Amino acid sequence: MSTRLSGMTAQPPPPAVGEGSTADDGLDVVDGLVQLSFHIQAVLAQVAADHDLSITQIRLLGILRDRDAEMLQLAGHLGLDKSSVTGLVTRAERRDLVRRVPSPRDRRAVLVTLTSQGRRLTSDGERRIRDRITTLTAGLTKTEQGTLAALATRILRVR
Amino acid sequence: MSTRLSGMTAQPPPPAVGEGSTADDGLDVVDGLVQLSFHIQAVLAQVAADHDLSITQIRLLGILRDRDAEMLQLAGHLGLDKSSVTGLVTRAERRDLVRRVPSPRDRRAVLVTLTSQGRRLTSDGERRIRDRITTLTAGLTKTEQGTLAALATRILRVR
DNA sequence: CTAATTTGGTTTGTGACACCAACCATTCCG
DNA sequence: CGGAATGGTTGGTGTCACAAACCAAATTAG
Repeated sequence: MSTRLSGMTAQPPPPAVGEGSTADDGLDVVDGLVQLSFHIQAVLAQVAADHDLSITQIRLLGILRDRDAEMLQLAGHLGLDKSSVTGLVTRAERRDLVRRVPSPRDRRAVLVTLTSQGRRLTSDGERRIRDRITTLTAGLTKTEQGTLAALATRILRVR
Repeated sequence: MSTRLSGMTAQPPPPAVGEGSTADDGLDVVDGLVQLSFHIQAVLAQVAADHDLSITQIRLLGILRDRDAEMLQLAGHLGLDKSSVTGLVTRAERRDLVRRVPSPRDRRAVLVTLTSQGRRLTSDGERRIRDRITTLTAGLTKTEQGTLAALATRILRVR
């Protein structure tokens, strides 16, 4: 989890693994992926913090961009306990970013929907993240960016 | 950001950004990197949880593999407030994974050093992470893995 | 040499966030 | 219709992040 991470602006955190054994030349693929992952997380945390949000809250709002969702769906997508989602949604609701509405499907259930303020913040957040990561990859050629995207897609499909 | 994340075993969490707008073909490079980052984080969280640790604790121990460190050095490497590092080290000390020893350089300072138990756990953790990520990239050829490592290195250098 | 300032680390307070167990209202099943 | 399962909340607990304040030690300025 992540809570709001100030003070992580200029230097992304080094990864837990490989820190002491990182070659000062290129990294092997495992170290490279781990360090890259933390770097991307630091970008996400920075953008989240700029909006007074955590990474998990940004993810919650991102899920709700295209569709309303019930609590258990959110729990599944986020990989969290349902009680954690109760807390997340309550805090987002308090910020007027989401609203709980009764589900027509089941009187026990609620649908979580973005408010217009939540929609604006989510759009802005996604744009900033996209900008930051585009800047990160600007040193690569378009072909290299395409290769990276293709390799990432291949890895993600093996799951 | 991270506490101990049980219940995130089979399915890594989808990323906050791009979830609703992911093409069902390949991803663009931004979405690919974000989703890959969360996937790697989920692997790290899983291995950490298997050792009853958080990702941050795994990173702490990883930093200490090659050298002892003072609290402020750890704070710098981890990108955390010094009081957060006090808590992390206290909890790790309670587990007998690390020890605080007086610094010869400055009577105010302490050096944090791995215990033998901490060293064993850190070795095991790193091996498991390496195995899991190697499995993740097994669908790529050696050439593709090298390309991915090179691209990751290039991105990380631009910072 | 002394006083003032800075620093290393801890403590306290606060809020977020994660999980587990228990609960209640509702739905489903036999 | 009764029992079991489910959706979401609540309470409890522990981790984790930061800010502010504190104390002892080191450094700096005069």
